Amino acid sequence: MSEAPPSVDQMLCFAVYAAGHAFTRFYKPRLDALELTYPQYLAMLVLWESDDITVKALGARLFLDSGTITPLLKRLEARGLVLRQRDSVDERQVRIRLTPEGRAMRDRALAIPLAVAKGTGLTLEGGEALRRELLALRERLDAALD
Amino acid sequence: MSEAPPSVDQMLCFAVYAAGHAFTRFYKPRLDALELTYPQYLAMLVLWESDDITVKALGARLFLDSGTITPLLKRLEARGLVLRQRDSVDERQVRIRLTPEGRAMRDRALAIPLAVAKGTGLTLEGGEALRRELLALRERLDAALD
DNA sequence: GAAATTTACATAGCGCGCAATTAGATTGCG
DNA sequence: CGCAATCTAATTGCGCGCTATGTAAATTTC
Repeated sequence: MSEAPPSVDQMLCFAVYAAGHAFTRFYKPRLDALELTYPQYLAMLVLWESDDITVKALGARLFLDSGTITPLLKRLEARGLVLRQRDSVDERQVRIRLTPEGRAMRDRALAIPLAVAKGTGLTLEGGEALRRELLALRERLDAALD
Repeated sequence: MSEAPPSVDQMLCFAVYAAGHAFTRFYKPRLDALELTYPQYLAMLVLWESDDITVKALGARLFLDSGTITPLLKRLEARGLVLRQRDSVDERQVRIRLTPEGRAMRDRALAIPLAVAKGTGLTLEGGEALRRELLALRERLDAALD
């Protein structure tokens, strides 16, 4: 008779995993109005804050690599929301810039965070405390990678 | 001049999203030894706890639907870890049962949670508190789904 | 007890997310 | 200068995760 593994319900990693999916599901109807997926929305948020950045910088911000971001950006480009252009100084880099349409979407996206805040049922302080704990957790996990 | 959207770094949903990926990355080298992906590992955890359950019940446990789970279980079956068999009483249902190989993997998987607990750098109580907050958050998000 | 509805699972298509590989540009060093 | 080492992005392949659709079996309705 050996020790039993924990139940998934008792595991922190599963709570994070399931909460992440719940967030994506919750955002979906709101993002459908903008015809954006959740990862695309995150990329747009970064661009609204820091326009004209490289693929590398965007990936660092979202903790994603080019294998994930390049096709995502190509879809945003096909939608006419961003431009992808080689940097003329350093041709290895590709710079991402918002089109006027991409910039214009910012205002329509403003209502989303408010709706989401309601859905979480958290106070500002409660949400902030939870966010900070998750940030610290992510940093420790990344630091402990082998 | 209009209001600005929040930075991704300030958003709770992004903290959950990024922590989820960090967990997956952290698990990967440990799970490589078992040749399991992270979602496959979660499914095996449920089966080690509740063998001989339906696809529906497994999906409810992991908050995933048949479109996600069916191919995952087919891969586990191809690996010889589980059997998929129609229920003879209610032929709509497919019951999932561990093979001896699937059961035997349980002992090898026991070391993983311990390594992960170290990686999080959290105390038992701290991790438990965070898990509970995320559980409550997921429930509120699901409940607020339109 | 036949028709309508519901339930459980399978399938197909799309978009991530990651690892591994490739291609091209830049840097570094003799 | 020349050539290797390094860096950056793109590409490819696989496994989720979801939506929509299909199919067959069970249940409900009348």
